[in-house]
Amino acid sequence: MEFKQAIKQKRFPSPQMEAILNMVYSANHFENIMRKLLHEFDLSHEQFNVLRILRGNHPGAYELNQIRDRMLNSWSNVSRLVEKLRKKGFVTRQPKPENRRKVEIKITQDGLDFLEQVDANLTTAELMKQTLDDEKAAQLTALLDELRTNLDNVFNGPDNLE
Amino acid sequence: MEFKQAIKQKRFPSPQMEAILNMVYSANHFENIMRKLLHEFDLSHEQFNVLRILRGNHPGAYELNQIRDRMLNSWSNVSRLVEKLRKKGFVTRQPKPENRRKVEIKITQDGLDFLEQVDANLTTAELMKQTLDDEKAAQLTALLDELRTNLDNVFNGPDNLE
DNA sequence: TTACAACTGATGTAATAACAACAGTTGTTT
DNA sequence: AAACAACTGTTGTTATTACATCAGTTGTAA
Repeated sequence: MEFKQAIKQKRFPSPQMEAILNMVYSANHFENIMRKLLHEFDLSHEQFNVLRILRGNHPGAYELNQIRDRMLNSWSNVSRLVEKLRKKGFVTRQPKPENRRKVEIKITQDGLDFLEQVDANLTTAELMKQTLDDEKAAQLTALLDELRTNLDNVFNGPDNLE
Repeated sequence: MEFKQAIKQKRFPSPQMEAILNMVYSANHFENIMRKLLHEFDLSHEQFNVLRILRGNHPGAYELNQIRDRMLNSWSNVSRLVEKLRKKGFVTRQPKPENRRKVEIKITQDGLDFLEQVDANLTTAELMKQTLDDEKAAQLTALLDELRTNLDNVFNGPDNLE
């Protein structure tokens, strides 16, 4: 369904506003789908994401900060999020001797097995490929990158890289 | 900054996955900007959104369900969200005599004045126009609509209109 | 060495969200 | 009319989030 119809609006102040609100709506839409799929595994979207981040670096470790940099959202609670994964046995936390401020986080074998099981059941990767053809997916990525860059320029000033 | 660089990934399983994760990331990015801007007005992103929805129908009213249909997210708590706006004096709630299940929500003059003040201070509408040219914004909208439709087809089946 | 700022992560808190269950009302079917 | 399902909104509960602050560690510079 068209975005306009989905939220029952006839027109928007500008095509830019429509695109941005559509983006927020669509992202929420996707997260809702994922939440339902992950529900049976007792995983939140972000927990799932963090596990994949750690798997991407396996058998290496990441510090909390490095995880935060790679997350899509919810940076504010990485500590507690990782702690939940640790309680489930999916990650380990080990203070680094050479810098006692830092903590090394690694995914465990249980975590890897669990992720594999989730992947096998969800088959999201294959399904996602059916959502857009490669060219359109690349277009979408490029448009989002441009949008985000310009948002930052407009709202934070071009020099603000936060 | 490119999405890849932003979350420090070299590659993704597919361009589709990259586009979708980029969408989630970008939507969160935008919401974080809005949250900061709205902070001084003690408004959440969704409260702001609901006020605009109601203004769009002023001087008419909406029932709770109608507001929910038009929201971008957080449908689960419309009752309490509207109650917060009522406590601030920005909306009124009136049970409908002809159907006592329903409640009419209207934006008040205070709500209108407040919204106007917020708009004047944020000037988001003008700034947003600088984020993409019209053609690209329309492209983005079309791609998101296609993505969302196909997501639904793939994950819920084509007949599921939820 | 001694300050002191910056870094890294943890924690307290208040607000918000998701989810499920509930109560009352209405419409429909027999 | 009576039974019952569907609708509409509310509320309870738990989990999660945002925000601010804190404690400990490290790096740096006087």
